[in-house]
Amino acid sequence: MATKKKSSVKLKTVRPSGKTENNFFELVFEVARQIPKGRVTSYGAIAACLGAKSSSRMVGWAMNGAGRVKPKVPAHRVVNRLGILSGKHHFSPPGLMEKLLKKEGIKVINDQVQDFKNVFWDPSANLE
DNA sequence: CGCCTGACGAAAC
DNA sequence: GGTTTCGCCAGGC
Repeated sequence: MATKKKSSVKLKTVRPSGKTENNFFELVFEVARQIPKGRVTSYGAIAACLGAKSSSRMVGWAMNGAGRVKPKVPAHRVVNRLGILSGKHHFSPPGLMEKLLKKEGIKVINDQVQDFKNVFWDPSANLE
Protein backbone atom coordinates (compact mmCIF):
# COMPACT_ATOMS: atom_id res chain seq x y z
CA MET A 1 0.00 0.00 0.00
CA ALA A 2 0.93 3.24 -0.39
CA THR A 3 4.44 3.42 -0.37
CA LYS A 4 5.19 4.96 -3.47
CA LYS A 5 8.22 3.88 -5.01
CA LYS A 6 10.49 5.57 -7.23
CA SER A 7 8.86 5.27 -10.37
CA SER A 8 10.27 2.81 -12.45
CA VAL A 9 13.09 1.81 -14.33
CA LYS A 10 14.53 4.96 -15.45
CA LEU A 11 13.04 7.95 -14.50
CA LYS A 12 11.28 9.44 -17.09
CA THR A 13 8.28 7.93 -16.24
CA VAL A 14 6.10 10.44 -14.95
CA ARG A 15 5.06 12.28 -17.91
CA PRO A 16 3.69 15.79 -17.76
CA SER A 17 0.58 14.40 -19.28
CA GLY A 18 -0.12 13.13 -15.88
CA LYS A 19 -0.77 9.49 -16.51
CA THR A 20 0.63 6.30 -17.37
CA GLU A 21 3.10 6.32 -14.62
CA ASN A 22 4.75 3.08 -14.72
CA ASN A 23 2.16 1.30 -12.99
CA PHE A 24 2.98 -1.72 -14.95
CA PHE A 25 6.60 -1.60 -14.04
CA GLU A 26 5.89 -1.06 -10.41
CA LEU A 27 3.49 -3.91 -10.28
CA VAL A 28 6.01 -6.20 -11.82
CA PHE A 29 8.62 -5.20 -9.28
CA GLU A 30 6.29 -5.71 -6.39
CA VAL A 31 5.29 -9.14 -7.51
CA ALA A 32 8.84 -10.18 -8.27
CA ARG A 33 9.90 -8.94 -4.87
CA GLN A 34 7.37 -11.22 -3.25
CA ILE A 35 8.86 -14.31 -4.73
CA PRO A 36 9.82 -16.51 -1.80
CA LYS A 37 13.31 -17.80 -1.54
CA GLY A 38 13.89 -21.09 -3.26
CA ARG A 39 11.11 -20.40 -5.69
CA VAL A 40 10.96 -19.00 -9.17
CA THR A 41 8.27 -17.66 -11.43
CA SER A 42 7.84 -16.83 -15.04
CA TYR A 43 7.44 -13.54 -16.83
CA GLY A 44 4.13 -14.61 -18.24
CA ALA A 45 2.85 -15.59 -14.81
CA ILE A 46 3.56 -12.15 -13.48
CA ALA A 47 2.08 -10.54 -16.54
CA ALA A 48 -1.01 -12.68 -16.26
CA CYS A 49 -1.32 -11.77 -12.60
CA LEU A 50 -1.26 -8.16 -13.57
CA GLY A 51 -3.86 -8.75 -16.19
CA ALA A 52 -1.52 -8.41 -19.12
CA LYS A 53 -0.59 -11.93 -19.93
CA SER A 54 0.02 -10.88 -23.48
CA SER A 55 2.53 -8.34 -22.37
CA SER A 56 5.00 -10.82 -21.02
CA ARG A 57 7.68 -8.97 -22.89
CA MET A 58 7.01 -5.88 -20.89
CA VAL A 59 7.59 -7.86 -17.74
CA GLY A 60 11.01 -8.84 -18.92
CA TRP A 61 11.64 -5.31 -20.04
CA ALA A 62 10.53 -4.05 -16.67
CA MET A 63 13.11 -6.29 -15.07
CA ASN A 64 15.58 -4.20 -16.90
CA GLY A 65 15.40 -1.87 -13.96
CA ALA A 66 15.18 -4.61 -11.37
CA GLY A 67 18.55 -3.81 -9.86
CA ARG A 68 17.89 -0.14 -10.29
CA VAL A 69 14.95 0.19 -7.95
CA LYS A 70 14.76 -0.09 -4.21
CA PRO A 71 14.59 -2.47 -2.71
CA LYS A 72 16.27 -4.44 -5.36
CA VAL A 73 14.16 -6.94 -7.23
CA PRO A 74 15.26 -10.58 -7.32
CA ALA A 75 15.19 -10.78 -11.06
CA HIS A 76 17.23 -13.93 -10.85
CA ARG A 77 14.14 -15.66 -9.55
CA VAL A 78 12.28 -14.84 -12.68
CA VAL A 79 12.71 -17.08 -15.65
CA ASN A 80 10.73 -17.73 -18.75
CA ARG A 81 7.93 -20.25 -18.83
CA LEU A 82 10.31 -22.94 -19.91
CA GLY A 83 12.35 -22.58 -16.75
CA ILE A 84 15.29 -21.28 -18.69
CA LEU A 85 17.39 -18.45 -17.34
CA SER A 86 16.64 -16.30 -20.29
CA GLY A 87 17.91 -13.22 -18.53
CA LYS A 88 21.23 -14.54 -17.32
CA HIS A 89 22.99 -12.66 -20.05
CA HIS A 90 21.86 -9.45 -18.50
CA PHE A 91 23.53 -10.04 -15.17
CA SER A 92 26.92 -8.75 -14.43
CA PRO A 93 28.53 -12.10 -14.69
CA PRO A 94 26.20 -14.19 -16.80
CA GLY A 95 26.55 -17.01 -14.33
CA LEU A 96 25.45 -14.95 -11.38
CA MET A 97 21.80 -15.71 -11.93
CA GLU A 98 22.38 -19.42 -11.91
CA LYS A 99 24.64 -19.10 -8.96
CA LEU A 100 22.08 -17.25 -6.90
CA LEU A 101 19.37 -19.73 -7.74
CA LYS A 102 21.53 -22.65 -6.77
CA LYS A 103 22.36 -20.93 -3.55
CA GLU A 104 18.70 -20.71 -2.75
CA GLY A 105 18.22 -24.38 -3.29
CA ILE A 106 17.14 -24.26 -6.88
CA LYS A 107 18.85 -26.72 -9.13
CA VAL A 108 19.98 -25.21 -12.35
CA ILE A 109 21.52 -27.25 -15.08
CA ASN A 110 22.50 -26.01 -18.44
CA ASP A 111 20.87 -22.66 -17.75
CA GLN A 112 17.65 -24.44 -17.05
CA VAL A 113 15.80 -24.79 -13.78
CA GLN A 114 15.25 -28.36 -12.71
CA ASP A 115 11.94 -29.33 -11.20
CA PHE A 116 10.75 -26.05 -12.52
CA LYS A 117 7.13 -26.77 -11.89
CA ASN A 118 8.05 -27.89 -8.42
CA VAL A 119 9.76 -24.64 -7.52
CA PHE A 120 7.42 -22.57 -9.60
CA TRP A 121 5.71 -19.91 -7.56
CA ASP A 122 2.48 -18.49 -8.77
CA PRO A 123 1.88 -14.86 -7.83
CA SER A 124 -1.83 -15.49 -7.69
CA ALA A 125 -1.27 -18.34 -5.27
CA ASN A 126 0.25 -15.96 -2.82
CA LEU A 127 -2.92 -14.00 -2.69
CA GLU A 128 -4.37 -16.50 -0.34
C1' DC B 1 8.37 11.33 -36.01
C1' DG B 2 9.19 6.53 -37.59
C1' DC B 3 11.71 2.16 -37.35
C1' DC B 4 13.93 -1.33 -34.59
C1' DT B 5 14.94 -3.75 -30.63
C1' DG B 6 13.69 -6.29 -26.30
C1' DA B 7 15.06 -10.67 -20.06
C1' DC B 8 8.14 -13.67 -23.52
C1' DG B 9 4.36 -16.26 -25.18
C1' DA B 10 1.37 -18.37 -28.01
C1' DA B 11 -0.42 -19.18 -32.57
C1' DA B 12 0.42 -19.92 -37.25
C1' DC B 13 2.85 -22.24 -40.91
C1' DG C 1 7.08 -31.43 -34.66
C1' DG C 2 10.29 -27.56 -35.56
C1' DT C 3 10.57 -22.95 -37.22
C1' DT C 4 8.72 -18.47 -37.99
C1' DT C 5 5.76 -14.62 -37.23
C1' DC C 6 2.66 -11.77 -34.74
C1' DG C 7 1.16 -9.49 -30.61
C1' DC C 8 2.07 -6.70 -26.48
C1' DC C 9 4.02 -1.98 -24.95
C1' DA C 10 7.75 0.86 -24.17
C1' DG C 11 12.14 3.00 -25.11
C1' DG C 12 16.34 3.99 -27.81
C1' DC C 13 18.17 5.95 -31.98
